[in-house]
Amino acid sequence: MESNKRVSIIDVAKKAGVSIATVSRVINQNGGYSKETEERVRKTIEECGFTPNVNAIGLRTNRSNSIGVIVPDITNEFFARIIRELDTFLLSRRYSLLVCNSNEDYMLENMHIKGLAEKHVDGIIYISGQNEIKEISEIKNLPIVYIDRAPKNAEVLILSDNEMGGYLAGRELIAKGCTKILFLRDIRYASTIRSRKEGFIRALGENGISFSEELEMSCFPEYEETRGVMERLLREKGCFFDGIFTTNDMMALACINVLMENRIKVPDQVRVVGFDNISLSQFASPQITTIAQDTKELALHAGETILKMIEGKEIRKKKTIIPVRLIARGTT
Amino acid sequence: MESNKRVSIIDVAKKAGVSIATVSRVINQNGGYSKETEERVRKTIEECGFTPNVNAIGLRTNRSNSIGVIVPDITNEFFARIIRELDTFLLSRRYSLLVCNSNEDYMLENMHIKGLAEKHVDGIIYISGQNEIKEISEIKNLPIVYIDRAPKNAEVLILSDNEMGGYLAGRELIAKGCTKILFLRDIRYASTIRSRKEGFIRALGENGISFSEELEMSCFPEYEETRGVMERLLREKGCFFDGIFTTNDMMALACINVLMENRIKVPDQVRVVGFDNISLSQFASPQITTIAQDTKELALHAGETILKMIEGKEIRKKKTIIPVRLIARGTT
DNA sequence: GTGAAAGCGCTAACAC
DNA sequence: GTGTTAGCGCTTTCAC
Repeated sequence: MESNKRVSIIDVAKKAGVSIATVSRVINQNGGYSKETEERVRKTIEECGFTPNVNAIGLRTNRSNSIGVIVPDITNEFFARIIRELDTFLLSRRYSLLVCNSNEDYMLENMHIKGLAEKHVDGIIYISGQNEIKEISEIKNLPIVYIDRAPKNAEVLILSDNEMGGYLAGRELIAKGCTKILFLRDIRYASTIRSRKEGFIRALGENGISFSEELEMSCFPEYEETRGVMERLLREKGCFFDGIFTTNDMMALACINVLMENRIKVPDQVRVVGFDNISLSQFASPQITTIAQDTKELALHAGETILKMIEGKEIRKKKTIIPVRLIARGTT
Repeated sequence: MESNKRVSIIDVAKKAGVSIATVSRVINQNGGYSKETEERVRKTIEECGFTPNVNAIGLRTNRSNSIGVIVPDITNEFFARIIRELDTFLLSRRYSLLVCNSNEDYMLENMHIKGLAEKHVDGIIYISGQNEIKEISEIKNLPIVYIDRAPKNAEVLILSDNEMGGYLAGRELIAKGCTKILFLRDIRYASTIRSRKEGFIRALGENGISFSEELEMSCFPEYEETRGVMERLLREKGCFFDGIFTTNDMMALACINVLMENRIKVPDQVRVVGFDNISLSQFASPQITTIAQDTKELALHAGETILKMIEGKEIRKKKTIIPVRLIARGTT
């Protein structure tokens, strides 16, 4: 309220009649001061409205109390949810989030990484979604936690139980009477997608249903692309299946829309299960049965892990698997 | 690659055989050096992989080269898109984005604001979405740009041309033959919503159609809530209208789904226009006609404006209106 | 239990 | 056109 200059630790020290060292000790709770001194200093800090200058702290300690998070597309609800959870968790631990949207663009990503290095972030959370992700050599000894995908030599990885997701999807479809189930997957065929397929086939096997090549289709996992694939399939082969398991909800929605436009009833004639439980799956009509990834748990684990790494603690689990669950709705 | 210590400006100076001042001059392009010196210094910087320490710069210049952005819910695609644009724009200007998700929670928001102040952000972009937003007194002389909503005494505000949006929606519906158009609005009735209504009524007026009380409905602008309102309306009054203008796309989708479940054809019997052009509106079947807010332009203006304010330039326009446009699709 | 002082990496004023 | 140096606000070692 006084001048336009920030109040510094020196002002506090003067006003409290102690040295700046003592003020610093109190702030950092490093001990080595009397109860009375502490109280006086705290009161003064309060009165002055003192807030420490993070640049000075960062310069001195080489830490910034901020964490960079790299994400391919913040506009994708799945990623946005993770960021939201990270944000509130890290706020509670007095860290800030530097959000970097890579747009799946190599150049942008490099610039962001450089920016994060310059900003002296204490760690990086790397939410990939990409199939192949590159080694980050620009950043030397920085702790990095990967979510969902990771390069070969990654230290720490957190991901959903994709195998179980595939299994639950398969089991749900079978339980509802499906016997010829289409598996429509992301054409990029990342390890996460392979796991989903494995789980799916496990469910089939348990029920004596065999899986054949002609039941597997792939495409770029967007709405229009998926529509194209489904339309062609229906045109060329007709509706020879009674169930579909897609590797995301957008693909499921595209299938459902194409089916309905062709007067094929969902779920009466064909049942559909998606993946991710994005909000869209509730707003479709009928609502889409899907496998929910636990974004909150994913984010919390990532946050806790990166903080541990920053504090120099050893991480026991290199790879953490977060459970998924089936959300049965109108399409099965 | 050498030791684990960061290379500083001193290392560069030594290696290039100049003083640190000269290195600093080259980095900041402040002039006062020869072509040859510049070249030598640049080469050395490159070789060492030197990146300036932003904490030191911040401490010295009292700037952090980072901007805080407060957003009610990053999970909302409209906000996410703005953040994405801001992110790439600011990256190009060597600024980072500190993203704060307020979750529409007063406590969280306060903590975030305190955090931003401590982090010494150079400015704040405040994307509200809220009806009433509070004065930010915690932050003294910090430049703030508001998007969409702002408190009374706000300096700078950027928002969409909501009046035109309402007008375009009304005109589209009328052009397609509608004469009894329902106006279904967000119950919070913010100024942005009022503008949309004004534009809508202007379109009606131009075509000699009068607007009556019974054609205006309101509800909390979410999917389930809107469904409830539509279901009740249909049950109690039947389908007495031939068009609907909703103040967002989610509400439009809810209406369309309820109508179709009641065997009312869209767009044959009832035409619908939404607002925002979220991606969902393309994935619905039929695709939803809507008013697109130009998130890119919104973000760019906000970014440019905040940078100008940070540089101390005078802002001529206190309030910038960004054009909207009609996207005609399957529901009209 | 407390204080003095060095120094983190940089910018900018000043000197030449 | 270039170098020297003070000092930004803080932590931390070393005295006492």
